[in-house]
Amino acid sequence: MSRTDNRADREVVAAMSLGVREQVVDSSRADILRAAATCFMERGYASTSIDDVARSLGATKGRIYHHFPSKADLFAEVFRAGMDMNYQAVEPYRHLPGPALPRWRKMAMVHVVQMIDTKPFQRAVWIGVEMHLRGATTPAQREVFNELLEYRSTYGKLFRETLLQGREEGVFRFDDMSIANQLMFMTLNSPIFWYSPRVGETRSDIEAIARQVVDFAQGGLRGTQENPT
Amino acid sequence: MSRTDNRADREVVAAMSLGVREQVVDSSRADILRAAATCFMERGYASTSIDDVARSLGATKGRIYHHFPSKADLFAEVFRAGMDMNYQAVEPYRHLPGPALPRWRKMAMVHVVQMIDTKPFQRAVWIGVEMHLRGATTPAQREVFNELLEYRSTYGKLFRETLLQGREEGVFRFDDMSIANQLMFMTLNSPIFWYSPRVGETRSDIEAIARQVVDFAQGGLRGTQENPT
DNA sequence: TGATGAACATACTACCGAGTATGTTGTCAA
DNA sequence: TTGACAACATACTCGGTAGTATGTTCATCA
Repeated sequence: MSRTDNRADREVVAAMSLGVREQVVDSSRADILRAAATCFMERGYASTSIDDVARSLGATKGRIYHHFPSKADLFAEVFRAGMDMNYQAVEPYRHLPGPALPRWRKMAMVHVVQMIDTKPFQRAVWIGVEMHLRGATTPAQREVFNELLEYRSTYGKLFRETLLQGREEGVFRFDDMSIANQLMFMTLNSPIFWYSPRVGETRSDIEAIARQVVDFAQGGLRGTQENPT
Repeated sequence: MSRTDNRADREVVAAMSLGVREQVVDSSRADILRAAATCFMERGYASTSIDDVARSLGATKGRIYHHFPSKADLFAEVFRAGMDMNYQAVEPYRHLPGPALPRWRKMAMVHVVQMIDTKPFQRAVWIGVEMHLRGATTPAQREVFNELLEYRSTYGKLFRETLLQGREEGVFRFDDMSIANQLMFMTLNSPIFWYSPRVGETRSDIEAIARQVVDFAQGGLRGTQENPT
């Protein structure tokens, strides 16, 4: 209930003039977060040592512990940063007026592109959710985690509403809303596992990949026309 | 290149009469594998200690190390057991004659039900694939892992052929075969993450869940009818 | 029936990694 | 210019864990 309170807000305005000193500090913090995200992605949470993160920065533990009180807190900040990116990416489109399908497609596209562009952070988010589901982390850190999971849950609701509207409009068909939601996010998130950049890859190449993912999800949400077997 | 050579074959015939002594031994081994799979599922590979596995059996390290030379080998055996289960489940249907769609649906259904029934082992397989992709494990264990990944690749080909046939027959439409394959397996495997048994759940309840997953995958493989946006 | 070995348990070592305590350097403000 | 503090680096502690070395028990077989 403190210390991490308004971190997100500060990051948002980080680019605004805050004096050179603060900018340097936040730049160093951001560097650590990026390095940590990459390490967590490559080795997982438990197998990533603080020394690993420091080494990938050409630094030592001292630098990390100067900015973050513990490994769990560092991880939590990476998690939060990843969620912030997602939220800011889809937020502009959540209130697009009109039918559900085009809005859903826009949100889904932005989401998938975000998975590709910020893969290390999104993998960390995934790891964090997995850890929470199996009840890792101490009771103390549990509190921080619960807030982050709530954050994620809120993000999920952005899609949930559009899913429901889409079902009413007949573009989506599914029995269990919960399962459909799981399957949809599983599909949209999957690039964090199998995507890796190709040499000479352009922006439209990435969008083509994202489009195929979104098409798959859309087809999945519509389900089979008639039910064989 | 020894000691684990014909383990799989032996497990297959484990139920046959091999003398009481051998049955007891393999039973103890199987108990360890089950316990290990559950532990790996609950805490991941790195965070699972041999003592954890032993404790969940009401035993000590001695028992584990008597049957498995190392933690990595124990994990590899869990991996192999999971893949064995999958292969034996879908193998009877891979050569079903006729059009691709019904065969694909049967294979997919069996696969999904298998994910639900043997979730701990399948999570271990997932963890193993993740570990391999980021290059964990020592060069020595790498050899064993490569064989297991080859095994998994072979399993994937069972579906690949049917996917191609389905595309030719017009029931599936996708640009990139590799991506379609990833998305399909991502969907079919996803219950290992979000499924958890409900009280009083019947066999047909599980099949209803599996059907919804297969429907989603089928719709995804067919893609959108016309491509909006 | 005594010896042998499988199937464990117990006790120990060696190392790694999170966290801490304490230096060191550069910068800014008075 | 000097003192204070931020931003690190260095050097340590200490708990946990993989792996090992050594008992112990019980069944089987010669």
